[in-house]
Amino acid sequence: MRKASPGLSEKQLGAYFALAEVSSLLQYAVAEHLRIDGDLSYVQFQVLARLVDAPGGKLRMTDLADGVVYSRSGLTYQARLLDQRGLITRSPSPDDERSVMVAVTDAGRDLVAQVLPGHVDRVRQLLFEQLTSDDVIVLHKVLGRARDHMRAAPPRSAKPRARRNRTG
Amino acid sequence: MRKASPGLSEKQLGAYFALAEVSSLLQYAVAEHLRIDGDLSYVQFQVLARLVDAPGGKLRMTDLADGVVYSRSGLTYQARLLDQRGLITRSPSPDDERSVMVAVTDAGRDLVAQVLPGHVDRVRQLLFEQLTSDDVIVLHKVLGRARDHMRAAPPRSAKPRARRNRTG
DNA sequence: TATTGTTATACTCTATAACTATA
DNA sequence: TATAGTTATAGAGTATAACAATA
Repeated sequence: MRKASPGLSEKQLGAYFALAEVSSLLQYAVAEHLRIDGDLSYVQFQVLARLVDAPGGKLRMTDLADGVVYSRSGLTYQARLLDQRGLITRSPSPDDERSVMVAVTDAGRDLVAQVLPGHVDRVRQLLFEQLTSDDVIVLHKVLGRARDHMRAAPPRSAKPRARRNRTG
Repeated sequence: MRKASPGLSEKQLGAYFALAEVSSLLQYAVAEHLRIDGDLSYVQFQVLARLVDAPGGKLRMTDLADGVVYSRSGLTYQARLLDQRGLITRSPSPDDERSVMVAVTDAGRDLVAQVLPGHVDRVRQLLFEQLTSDDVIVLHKVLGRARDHMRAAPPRSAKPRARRNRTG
């Protein structure tokens, strides 16, 4: 592992491991806070956050599934939980009657607003506290580029149906 | 979310979201490969990788739990699975008879060696393919600093017992 | 008393397949 | 036929609490 691998340089391996560990620690800390402070799982928070961010506070189920969870049924499960708590509503799309539009409710927005400061606080303490603003800019630039690249390739909610050749 | 938050700047939020999405996409892709190629979950691979990396190929259960999983019982569960497949062994520590030393077997090393090239390949394709070597160096430096900071704080396997003041 | 690890148990989450309905 | 979503179901994983054993 630590020795020079055939595919990745020492530097690359180090960067990869650092990324993996940082995101793991960060996600764990943040998830703990969300649970305590808002009784939300990380996935549920992501769903709400995406909706708050979306124009009109609305998104189709499939778009949500692509962004957050990796199966339609998984999102249906989470959406039911959020629906039962009154944090979102689900209604048939006027454009396409097959689609379901998910919308944040006021209660959902309130909960996000309630949870966000503490969330942001943890992130700042853990990740940004001793990063310079140059670090942040570079991080944003480099990871943003990686994200765009990675977004381009993968299907996801489509995969269970489109059944592509499995490598193994 | 996208508006200026009280705690994080626009740049910081962007960096945070990019980090979250990159690591999520990366982990998903890598986990899929590990499952197909070696019938290993991501956690199981991490356990094996840490052992391969450790001096003598051995670590205590608690040290493994701190590094990988977040509860002792969770690690016991994973360790049993790996043990049953002959990838690790568990034996009482000679130093402290309460402790259990976990050691990779040859089969475990072989499996890591078998899986690693494809793993590394995916990481390179998804993450490094269009990053410059300067990007990688900066990423390593910045994330490494963040990791060291985050490592300093958290308990984890200790938490369930040492029961510290909960923030919420 | 504190620490290490296991076990029993309950719960959350995710994915697969089968199904309905619309395009 | 293809797409959108739900449901039933089964499996993996995790955490909590209670436990035994050692320091």
